Amino acid sequence: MPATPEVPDGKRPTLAHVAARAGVSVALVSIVMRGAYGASAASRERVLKAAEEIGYRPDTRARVLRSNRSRLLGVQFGLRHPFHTDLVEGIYAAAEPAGYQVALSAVAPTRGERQAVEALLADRCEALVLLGPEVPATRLAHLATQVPVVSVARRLRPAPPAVDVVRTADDEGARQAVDHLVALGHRTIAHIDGGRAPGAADRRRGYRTAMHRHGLDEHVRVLPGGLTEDDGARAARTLLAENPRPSAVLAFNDRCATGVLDTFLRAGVTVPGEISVVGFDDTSLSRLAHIDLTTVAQDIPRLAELAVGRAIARLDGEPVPEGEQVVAPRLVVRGTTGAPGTG
Amino acid sequence: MPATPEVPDGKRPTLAHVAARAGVSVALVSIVMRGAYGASAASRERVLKAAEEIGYRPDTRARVLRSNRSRLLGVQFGLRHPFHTDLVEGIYAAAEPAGYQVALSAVAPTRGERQAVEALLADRCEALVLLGPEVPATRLAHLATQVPVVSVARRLRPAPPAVDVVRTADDEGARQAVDHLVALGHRTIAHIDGGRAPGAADRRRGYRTAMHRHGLDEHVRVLPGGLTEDDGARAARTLLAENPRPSAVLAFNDRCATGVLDTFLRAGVTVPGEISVVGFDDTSLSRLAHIDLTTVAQDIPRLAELAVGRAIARLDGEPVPEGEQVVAPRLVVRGTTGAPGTG
DNA sequence: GAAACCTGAGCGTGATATGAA
DNA sequence: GTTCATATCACGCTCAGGTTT
Repeated sequence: MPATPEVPDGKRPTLAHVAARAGVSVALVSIVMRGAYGASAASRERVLKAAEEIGYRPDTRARVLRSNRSRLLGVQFGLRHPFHTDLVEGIYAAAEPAGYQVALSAVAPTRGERQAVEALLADRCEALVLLGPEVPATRLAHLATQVPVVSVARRLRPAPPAVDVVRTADDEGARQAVDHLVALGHRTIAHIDGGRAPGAADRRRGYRTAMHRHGLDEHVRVLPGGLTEDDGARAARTLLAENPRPSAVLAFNDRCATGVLDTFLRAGVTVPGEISVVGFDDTSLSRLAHIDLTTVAQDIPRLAELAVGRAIARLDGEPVPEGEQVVAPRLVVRGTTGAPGTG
Repeated sequence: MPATPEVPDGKRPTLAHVAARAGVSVALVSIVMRGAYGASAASRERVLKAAEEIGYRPDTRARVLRSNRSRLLGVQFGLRHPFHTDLVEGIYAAAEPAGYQVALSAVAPTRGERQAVEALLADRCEALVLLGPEVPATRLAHLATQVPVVSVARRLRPAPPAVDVVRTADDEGARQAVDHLVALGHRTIAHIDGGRAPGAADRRRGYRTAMHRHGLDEHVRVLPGGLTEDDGARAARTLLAENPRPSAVLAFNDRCATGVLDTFLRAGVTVPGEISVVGFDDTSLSRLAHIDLTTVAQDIPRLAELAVGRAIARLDGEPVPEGEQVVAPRLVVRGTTGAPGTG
């Protein structure tokens, strides 16, 4: 029965346990664990060894309680949206090297945006990064009185003064898609829209403007859509029943476009032979070889980087330029677009 | 200049602020906030009003630090796997009513399983629920010495004593799929497998066994696959080049099956006319109207419920039966299977 | 004696002030 | 003076125990 101080049964090892084992003070262990200045190489080594042996792990919660900073970024996202999950990957990549932790809070059927955000705030997140939030702008403004808030991919007009917005130039993206299709020779280009989803209004407007600039006002056609595959499939069925059909379709996003594609293929309509399809987002979905979707790429890593950067700048009290940060989209031509009538 | 105690500039309101404002002690505010016994209706109301006015929000981290329980369940999942994200939804649904919070930690390109788990432990999670973990079993066993660990959808043989396993009877699922196809009249049934992915070995075995029982040993055909759409597409291209082709394919999972489907459709091969396709998981993907995939359903809500229940039982010190918890799969017949040779 | 309220200690850290080589 | 180590308090909260009606 050695007198070595042991960690009681099922409890978590603490600084005190490490200190007892290494025969030093708690404060010194704290210094070593933080990698702070003020410990000799010898005791540093001894402390680290003791910590290793008993499986010590710093308690972030106690840490946060003590220091005023939590260095925690709260991220709200939708589990079912590839665009969101791709963004989350980018946020991890941007935040962790900058010394910030990421707290994830998902929006799910049993869990609304309100609940998701409450959980993040209760967790002491220093800033909120909200992916495509759909709550009213006033709610965002209210949140922003408590903590820096970054809205990603959701434009706010008028923008509440304290809410940062990072988004893609959705109208410009729609324009690029239309330009591409027109250059291929298309004239009857339909748009399956996103209804009230974030970004939908701008994409609709960009589509209309571009069609107008090409003198194609009479061919403007906006079908009600949405952000899921089913929404795209529904709109595609509407188009299938028509004669003549438009020769090209711009879908609200990649999921929607996937639904369109699949419905066409199933009906024996060749893509891009009989009809061209363009998506939006360039999520991992569209990059898959077998989908090979021409799409308007949002620069997801860049959006994530800007969102994280903005949040951190606010926290560091750096002067932050007013206004939104708008990222340019870029058309990625893949296999679902081609000249019309080659089917 | 009223003497009402205010919250200093940008700081977060605490119990003390609420107490000062309501003119009561901190402890009483704590009682009210927890809804505990020991406060009159009158002061309860007064305290809640004060809290509301200054926007007080309990600090879970401080709360956790004080009470020994964190009531936090740590969940590791893959952002890109619909099966995982569906499970996460189920975990939220099971955990929150039971009074547990969920901490999410994603596996991403920049963030391995090790890192994901470290973050959860540092956050004082009381138990770990790992979705399809791919780390060595010894690592899981080691983790289980520190905290209850539940492995979902990953079988461990031999199971480390302290690791709970919740999984679907994968072999049985594969059997159901084969039985279904044989009943439809198929004999040449190929399996695109999942390589070393969790569950893959059992599905492979179930497929082989079922084929054998139907006297179809000579038609056993296992193609190397994987868990992504691209893996499925690759295997499908192999099949396309063959003559004759198998009349049915059992894919490792829904993502893989989607890749198979798409490749066939693109090549003008009708499903289920010329070839039938069966998936595995029954994620939201397969339920989409335009995919309409016949698949082996894993009972995702049930898996989530069992995983959460097992973790909580361990935490509450309830006696936990030894061994894995195996959930029965259920074949869901949709539109991608039919009698052979009707194309 | 119960109901309502308060005091005080402590959870595991980090930071400051202070002391010893 | 410099380097290393320690004692002590505070963070926001919960809880056991004490005091008052």
